[in-house]
Amino acid sequence: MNTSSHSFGFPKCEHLCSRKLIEKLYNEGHRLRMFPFNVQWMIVEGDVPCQVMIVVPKRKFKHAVDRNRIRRLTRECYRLQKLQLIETLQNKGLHIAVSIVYVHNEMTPYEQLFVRMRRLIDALIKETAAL
RNA sequence: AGCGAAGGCUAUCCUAUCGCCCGCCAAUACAAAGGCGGGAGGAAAGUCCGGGCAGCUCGAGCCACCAUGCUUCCUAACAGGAAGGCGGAGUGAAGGUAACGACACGCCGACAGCCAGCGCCACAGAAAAGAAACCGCCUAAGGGCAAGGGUGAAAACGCGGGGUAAGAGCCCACGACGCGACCCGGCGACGGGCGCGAUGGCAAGCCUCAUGGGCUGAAAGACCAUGUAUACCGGCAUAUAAGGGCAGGCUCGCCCAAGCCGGGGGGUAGGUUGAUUGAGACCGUCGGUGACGACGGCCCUAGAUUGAUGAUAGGACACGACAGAACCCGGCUUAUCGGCCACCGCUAUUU
RNA sequence: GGAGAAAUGGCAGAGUGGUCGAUUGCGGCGGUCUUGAAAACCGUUGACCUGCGAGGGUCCGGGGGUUCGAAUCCCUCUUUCUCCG
Repeated sequence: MNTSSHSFGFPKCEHLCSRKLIEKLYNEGHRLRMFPFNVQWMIVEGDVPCQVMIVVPKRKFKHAVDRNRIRRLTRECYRLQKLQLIETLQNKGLHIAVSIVYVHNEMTPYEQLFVRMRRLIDALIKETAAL
């Protein structure tokens, strides 16, 4: 599967969908805190360099509209900045699964979220490189 | 035009780039890339009602439990809607010195039954419901009375007259209330008479009456593939009457065992289906006071499954509210920046 | 997506039509005891609005209704919590 031909896309295969994997991720994955996100990640077998899921808890945001908004913004930030992470992983031949949980109590504007996502991805690259 | 009262429709738009889900086309071993088309709401919400659909082996009767509650109609059904009745407050208003007010208009109402039974009615008050008697009134002194007083949310129907020792629906007229195998109008609620009765309130107290209702809930259920317990199925055998099961109980009715033989595939994880064509939308004609119905034409309008509508840049103006489908419909309720349309009442101006 | 429960002074928690703005415990404040403190014992203590004060008014999550009268009964909304893979 060649993802470099559409580097800014975010197709289905890059979503983290397997229930089994998600449960395993929360039991065994590494934790990384980078406000306003909490991240769980682990190395897995697979074809795709990086499978991601984005979570906004119902407890923090009552309305489905708000949850959708945050999820979409977060996904957009990830989609536009993921390239470096994927290249690093491909060079090392690693495959990882990641869950990004939005833990802040308030909405974050897009520009700020974009910068935070930049930092998060840098941190992820650093952590995976350490292995 | 303003104010007031109520109802219906609508829910920012355009361009470019990046990106998501579905369908079709073409292509291919498969996938990806490519082209074209489609992609949230009036409330998608709350889950407050009613259905469809599915499972519980299937069903009947009685009881229990739950719900509804003026009438008729609409509807698949409803606690929804329409029309009507009755009641309420309001506006206008002939008339009237005024109080008031025939009549008209729209608005609001959980609006069956305390003449089936039981229960409750604090404090105050003599007394709070088969009447009794504190002050009081009358008396032939045994007793009789409930008009007047004050209390209270409420005091045994109101008011006037007769009547009496004093009084009282005790009697009478008018009126309020209740009842009716009665008469007239209406399908009916009810209205108008006639006759009879003798009365507090509360059923969002228990309850009575009438009507309806099994329970569970798409996390229901069906199928495929991988391949081990033993579910399940069929046949034979045992047993024939106890026991167990069948949707809260009972009765009826129905079903059932351990053994042998054969078939068969559970859990777990994954996929497909259920799943979007439907009590469907729009247009027209006809029927109906209306909700709505009938007929004809025409259209296909989200379908995800860790869960698709977003981001950036620029522009327009009325500067954009509440808010996001998850099996599907019909309602109700709640949230909502605005815009448009029709209707009623009053006030003022112009023609 | 579905099912259920609860909301009462600062906290916990009774009260299920009437003398209830509300019992009790914890807490707070004051006192006794002590060199001082703790414990114990005694007393006191809801919030908001208004008033110089005495006092008055409102409040049992919000709103509406039934009733003479509602924390309690009914409807509706809000919030919180629990359960079902």
